[in-house]
Amino acid sequence: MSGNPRKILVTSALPYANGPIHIGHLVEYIQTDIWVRFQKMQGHTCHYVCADDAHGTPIMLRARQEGITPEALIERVSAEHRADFRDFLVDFDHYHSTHSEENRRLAGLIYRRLRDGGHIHSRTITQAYDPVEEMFLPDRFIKGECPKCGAADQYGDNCEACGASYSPNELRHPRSAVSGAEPVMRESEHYFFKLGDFEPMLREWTRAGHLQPEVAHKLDEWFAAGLQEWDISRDAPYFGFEIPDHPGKYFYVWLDAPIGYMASFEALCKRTPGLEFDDYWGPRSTAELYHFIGKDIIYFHALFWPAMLHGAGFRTPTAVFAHGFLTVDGQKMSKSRGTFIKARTWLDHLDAEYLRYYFAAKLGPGVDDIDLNLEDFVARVNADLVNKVVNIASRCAGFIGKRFDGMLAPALSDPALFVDCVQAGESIARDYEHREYSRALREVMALADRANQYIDQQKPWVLAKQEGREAELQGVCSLGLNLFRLLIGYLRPVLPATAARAEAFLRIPPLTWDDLPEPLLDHRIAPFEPLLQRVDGQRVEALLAASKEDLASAETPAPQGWLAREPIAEGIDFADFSKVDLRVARIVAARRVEGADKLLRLTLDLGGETRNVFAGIKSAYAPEELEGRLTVMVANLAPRKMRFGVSEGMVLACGPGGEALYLLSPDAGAEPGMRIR
RNA sequence: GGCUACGUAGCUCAGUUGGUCAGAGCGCAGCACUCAUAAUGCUGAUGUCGGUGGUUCGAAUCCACCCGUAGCCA
Repeated sequence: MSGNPRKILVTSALPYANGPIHIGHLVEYIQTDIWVRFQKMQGHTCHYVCADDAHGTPIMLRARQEGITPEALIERVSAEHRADFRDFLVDFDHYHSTHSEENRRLAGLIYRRLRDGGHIHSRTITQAYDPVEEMFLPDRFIKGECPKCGAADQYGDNCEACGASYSPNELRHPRSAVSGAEPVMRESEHYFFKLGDFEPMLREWTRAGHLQPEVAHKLDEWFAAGLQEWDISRDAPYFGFEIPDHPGKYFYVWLDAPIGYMASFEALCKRTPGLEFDDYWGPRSTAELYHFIGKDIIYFHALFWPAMLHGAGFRTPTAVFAHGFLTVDGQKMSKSRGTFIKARTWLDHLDAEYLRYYFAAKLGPGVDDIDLNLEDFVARVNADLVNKVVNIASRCAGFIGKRFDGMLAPALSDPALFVDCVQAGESIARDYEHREYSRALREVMALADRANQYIDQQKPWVLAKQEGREAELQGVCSLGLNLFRLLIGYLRPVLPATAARAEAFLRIPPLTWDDLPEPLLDHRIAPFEPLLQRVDGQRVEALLAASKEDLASAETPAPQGWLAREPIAEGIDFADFSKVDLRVARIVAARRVEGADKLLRLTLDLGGETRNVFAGIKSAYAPEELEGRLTVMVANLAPRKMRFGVSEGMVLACGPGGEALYLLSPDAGAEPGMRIR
């Protein structure tokens, strides 16, 4: 029995809106969804909210790369995410976006309250800046050689070759991953959240049973190191919310991401009569609040988040539940092995419930990683679900249908066995509550074994051949089906679709935990139809193959960088090309032009003929550094009259402009006047 | 590199506070059954519990170091 109904709000971490959901993400959503479905089955009031995490530099850059607005990008990705979750039976009560009015308001409100409480201060920091893109660069967007091992093409925070971690300014030959330009260091004023103000509160909170023990240990280490202030601002250009009192400064994506939990719930309140935001988030809330997260984001949820909430006058979470990561066949998910499996690719080949069951069979309350062992997966799902559980219904239903017109017996033929299995529900419920899913499912499978043993002992197929034993036959099979009903009830949080099919077969309304002790007697059931197909190992092979194909299609060079900004022009034939007469030219003189911001006047020697050319390269070159060098010009361009004189040709350069302009040069040996072809 | 975890039969995992804790499921071998999506039941074999030391009457269980794996280092 479930006692007094609880009021519970549950969240999963917000997926980032720049890519698809993959099976690694699904560990968390499936874990959370099972817990929520269990709570609802217990009769509690439980709301499950989530949202897309839609802000930040990567989204801004990705949108630009695709040539669309960030809003269009996050809209598209959100639709994909929702479809993936729906088809994996992850049943959010509301799915929102951090790029929403609710979130803008709440982020501003929390910021102002923290600021007014004296918990925000500003100071100037020095940060890498991309002079071409005119933007500050996050560490991940600076690449260069590792200062420890010299490996090329490493990110600004750590080296994937040797594992060293360092700061971006230690990187050798640093380059912006956005433009390729060399970053320069530039100052900017940033805003900081003074986490240290909350140390006493956090020390108490983290030790008050809100966290798993191993997580609390980890926090002790962070306390020992001292709590540092947290940089919560970013400079324009940035896709996010502008800080209310500081134009041109934006909230760092990690500030408004967890506030997205509140925003999503507020949106749910707006469309749910009687549901009050403050009942769940107000400082005197008696509701329970749980966050399911991955172990990589513990820092944000166990320190920043409770401190922010507390400092802004909201309640703190009841608990934060961290889980581990997913490996496939014992290794990190790998695109080349085909184990980087997207949610959609899985659904194209296999049933969502197979994965829900397998994850549940492996999940415990701790932060250990779990492994999807594909061979084990096939064996486990088939053995447990088809051979054990569904088999019980399958082997009993035939007799009930054919011999008794679908009617179940009026009494239980072995009440003690039934009661045993009902009582096992208590510890199964306890296990679900404590996120001991693997333990719960072991218990359920042990009950399934007992049901199959019972049927074997009673031998209904023998009774069926004997005159006058019809009542016994009906009793045995009816008990078998009642045990099956219990098992389906216990599995319902994990397998909602199979449970729905089983409920249709038994002709009963959706099972609740409180329904379970009451057996189904004198009741007519529907004809049996297969409730769940076995997993076919070949489908798994096909899934892996398709995941490799995903990679291939992802690698076909989607236009990036410069090509995305300016696609290659329409094709021309050689005759067209031949019309352009390109010649090597020596810059014999370069002069600034009075009254022109961008122009230099170049005198070009073509080896016997000189030309006067105006070039818009003043922002990138000083005249004296040009004199004497060779370059390339269009020699047969029609002369053009300009304000400052006639330009008799054009020199060739590339780059977006400003300081980023690059004049072409021929290799050594070229002489003025040579034609380029 | 520092820290937090993890490392138990071929595979996936249980083993609350040190003393029937060397286990379960799958797989494997044999037997039985044939109602059931070739499903089920019974019996059996398999492990110096990552390695090396140590504490203890006694350690998978505690301590130290080492090896391997994952994550974090804001």
